[in-house]
Amino acid sequence: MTDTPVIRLLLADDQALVRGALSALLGLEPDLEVVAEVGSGDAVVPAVLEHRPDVALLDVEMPGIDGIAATAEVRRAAPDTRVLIVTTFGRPGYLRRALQAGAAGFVVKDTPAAQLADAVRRVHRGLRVVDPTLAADSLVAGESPLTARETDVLRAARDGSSVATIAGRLFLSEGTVRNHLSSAIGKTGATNRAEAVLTAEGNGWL
Amino acid sequence: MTDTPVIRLLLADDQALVRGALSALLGLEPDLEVVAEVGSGDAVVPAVLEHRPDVALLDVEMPGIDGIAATAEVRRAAPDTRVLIVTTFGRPGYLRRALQAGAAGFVVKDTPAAQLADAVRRVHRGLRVVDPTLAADSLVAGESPLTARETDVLRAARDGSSVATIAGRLFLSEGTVRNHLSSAIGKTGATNRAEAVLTAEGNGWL
DNA sequence: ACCTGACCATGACAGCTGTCACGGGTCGGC
DNA sequence: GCCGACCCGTGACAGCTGTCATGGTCAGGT
Repeated sequence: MTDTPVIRLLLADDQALVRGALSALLGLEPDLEVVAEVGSGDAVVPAVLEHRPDVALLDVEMPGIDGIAATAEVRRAAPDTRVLIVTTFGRPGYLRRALQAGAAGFVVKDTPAAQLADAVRRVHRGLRVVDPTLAADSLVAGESPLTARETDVLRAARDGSSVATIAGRLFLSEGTVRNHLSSAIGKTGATNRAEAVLTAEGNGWL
Repeated sequence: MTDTPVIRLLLADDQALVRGALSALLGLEPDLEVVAEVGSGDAVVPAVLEHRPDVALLDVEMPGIDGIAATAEVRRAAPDTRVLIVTTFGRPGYLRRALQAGAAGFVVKDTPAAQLADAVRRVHRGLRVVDPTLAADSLVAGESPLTARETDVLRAARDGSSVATIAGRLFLSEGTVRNHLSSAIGKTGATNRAEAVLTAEGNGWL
């Protein structure tokens, strides 16, 4: 640990405008330097290996692999790089899964802009940064009660497909699909397939 | 044209981080100056009246009134202020409705960051700025084929409510709701209520 | 006056959906 | 080994959904 005063950053966000804007915002801080920007989850690990940033700021929703899977890969490929998730949706399941994947921090995009640089510095110092209200939500919402198969079926039902279509896509019997759906509906407290999809999505279970 | 060299801007976006980041990005340009930032649609017009910006950058999705309705109000309250829509979702219906409401430009958030300042300058000079690929989509998608009532019913069906619930909420008979839904399903080319909701939302018809 | 289109409603009907009961299979833990 | 949790399947059934036919009102255009 010598006196390297500059924290090197990587930005990953699919919206180029937001990416550039965040870069401009963080570039105003004298102790921060953006060394790489990528627009997809697949490009995160190669960029990390090439530029060796101190902190990687990842969005969750991205083309390719999502930010949570990218977090796990970054942890494995470059353990010295700390990951800070910066996302639009403060879904409880996202926070939980991100932390389990090894993220050091989790910030929602409607936090004040001045706070972001501070979050980056805390993460770099080895501290955890978590939105407090979101952490509470995460506790009450808990882990996903859905089994792997129920998640698959519910995910396939997101686009409004019929039972027959889902069954064909997942190579299952229609009755099985109906059973999984029924179980998922019960577990989510919904009365409906569409409702179940919405609450599961809202909790970050899909 | 050697008049006022500085273009005064207003930023409206519900995500504070994005707002601040855009402010930082645009603040780097010597001929641009952000004079106001707001986080809700309701706050747009008062801020415009107070600060009299040359260009207002509005997001579509915001708490309070949305960016399109805000556009119309800005045009009415301060005709000298030009409006540039900056949004996440490039939905064809958004573009059409924004232009009809009097917006001078429409930019999607995954355009390159360097292009935004240019778009602001073009809008300020009185030019129209529209994403070309989006404009093509807007032409093929066309205006919403849904009647007012069909839109109401479909909007009430977004959260997965049953026919009975929708009927109660809209003070209609269940049969009427089913008819409107059926008509909307036919017009959207869907086979399903959920599918109809998705395609209608994707086209910006809700 | 006529027609068109949007709106509301009723009733009927096939088909899809959600639920339940039941059976069989695998796998890991006690 | 037994048990539980998960997975897959079948069959049956009530209830909801989507469609259609029919009929009425009302505004706008010809």
